[in-house]
Amino acid sequence: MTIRNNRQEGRLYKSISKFPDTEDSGPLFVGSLKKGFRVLAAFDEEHPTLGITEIAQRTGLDKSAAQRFSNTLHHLGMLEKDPVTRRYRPGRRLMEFAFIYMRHSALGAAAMPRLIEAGRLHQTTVNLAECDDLDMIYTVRIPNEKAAYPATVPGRRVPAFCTAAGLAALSRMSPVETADIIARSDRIKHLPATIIDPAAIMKAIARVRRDGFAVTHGQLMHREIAVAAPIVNAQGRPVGAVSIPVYKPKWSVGDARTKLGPIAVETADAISGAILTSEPEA
Amino acid sequence: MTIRNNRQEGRLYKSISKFPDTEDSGPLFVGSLKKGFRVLAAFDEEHPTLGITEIAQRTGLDKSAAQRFSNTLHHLGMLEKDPVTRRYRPGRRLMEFAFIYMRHSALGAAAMPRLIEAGRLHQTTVNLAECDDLDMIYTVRIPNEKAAYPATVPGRRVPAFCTAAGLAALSRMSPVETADIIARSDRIKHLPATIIDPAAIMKAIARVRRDGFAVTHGQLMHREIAVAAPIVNAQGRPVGAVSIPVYKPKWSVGDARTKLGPIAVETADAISGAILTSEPEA
DNA sequence: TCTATTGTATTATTATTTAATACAATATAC
DNA sequence: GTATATTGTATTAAATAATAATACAATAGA
Repeated sequence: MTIRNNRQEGRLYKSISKFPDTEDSGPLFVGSLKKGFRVLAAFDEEHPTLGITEIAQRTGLDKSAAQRFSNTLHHLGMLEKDPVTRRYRPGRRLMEFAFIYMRHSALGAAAMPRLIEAGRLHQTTVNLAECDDLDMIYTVRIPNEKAAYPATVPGRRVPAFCTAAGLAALSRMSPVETADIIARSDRIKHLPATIIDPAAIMKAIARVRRDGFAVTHGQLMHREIAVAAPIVNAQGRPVGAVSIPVYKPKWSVGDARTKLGPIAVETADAISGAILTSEPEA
Repeated sequence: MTIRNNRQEGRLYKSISKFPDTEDSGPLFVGSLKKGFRVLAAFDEEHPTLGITEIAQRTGLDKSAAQRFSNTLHHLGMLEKDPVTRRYRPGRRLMEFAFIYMRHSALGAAAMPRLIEAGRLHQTTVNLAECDDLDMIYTVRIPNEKAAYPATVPGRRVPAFCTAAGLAALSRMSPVETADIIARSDRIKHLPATIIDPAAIMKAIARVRRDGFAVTHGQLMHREIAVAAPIVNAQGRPVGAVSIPVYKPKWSVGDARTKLGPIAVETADAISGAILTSEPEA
């Protein structure tokens, strides 16, 4: 009876990388900050609410630390606390961080009106995904038809190697860089259709390079067909992608390719052109 | 030539409250966490990028602390650092926090399809705003026409007392609670049309209570007319509002009232009904 | 070229975080 | 309905980790 109706996405994908050991040491690294973020990251797909003990378990902190960080985040408004169950859940204030990022995003500002227009004309959902090393992060989503709720929420992080947006971006990198990203990716077979063989991925990317856009289906979500085209900066480096997701059986892969491919390319190219004139960001 | 074209919003409104002194003390409060957030909050409307020295000034931290926290946030991916200018700017990873919050939001899940539908039918932008004490936070935005870029970005925090969404929510609280929120609000006259007199605000709210929806114009943004209707939980308490913004001269206040009022109410009521069946969240 | 400003690195000192433990309150089992 | 286990809360001494001062380097401006 809850809203957790998004199991169709297949094997769950952790929303936040676990803040890997990025120079945890050094006199100029504040460990407490990282621990605080770890607590927030503990609230993932399967854990909408957590108690102190669970937070301790999931973060690796001991009970005392879990207690102090949860309490602090609660006082700061980042976690809400159910007064009766004493369990924590993510707080509204977390939304403000997204605003801090997006407010001055040259890419977001360039993309927004073009995504809106594309979505309005063709009555499809249109997304902006930004490159972040091995992943793509959806930063703008313009939903125009009903979809699984989580697919409509911005901030989602997905692996580049098995998404249309990611393949689109990878197609504009040098072969060595592409191969490097694929090699370093944690290539989990999220669904039966997920391609995890490096050679097969490289082959798929070769086609993306020819076509100008990427098409995937059923790699990360059941029944989903995604079409995406790369956005590049002034130096020709990919910074993101325009992604258009549609669903079977309403759409076929062939229809998506012929009808949505050109739209994705046109929109992405317009955005690429627009960010040339704004200040460099990525 | 940058994206900072949102000056039409009038006097700028700080996106993040400065993390007021909420029990800074106590053995179970981790001060470092708060300081880290303060650094992030330093990146506001007027400060898309900051150097160490400026961060120190704006946060009240000394240079050493500013250095350590900025460095830490950089390593965690929350801040990006220009290798040539050495200045910091908000990082993509901040988007993930929004996802952590929205992913399991019962309100978001209930609102999303209805907002999409309303926007699609009437070709207007439709927003979900959630109550947060004195403020409203836009958590879902379904843009359907071009608007000032920042107005299309989720996560924005606006004062309740001078926004349609806020007045809609206030209209469903008890008079004492409404008065209390107005009294505690920092009633800045953002624009000439902003109503800051408590009695006048109460009067406006009385009308909202009669009409079932709120209409404001030019209170926070020039030329903006906003229509909003309250969303209430099972206990009848307001938890948010559906807000539809349109702009003069394309729209008149009268047209907005007669055409958009019923849509806002219908959508908000549908959402209120939907969250009755899901687990309590607010 | 000189000077001022800003970013970086290093250190002893100190305070804050820590981890252990005891207590209280809530669930669960019997 | 009582007993038991589990989970959340509060309090401490001990020690780590954050601090603030300072010196150095690098950039920007005069």
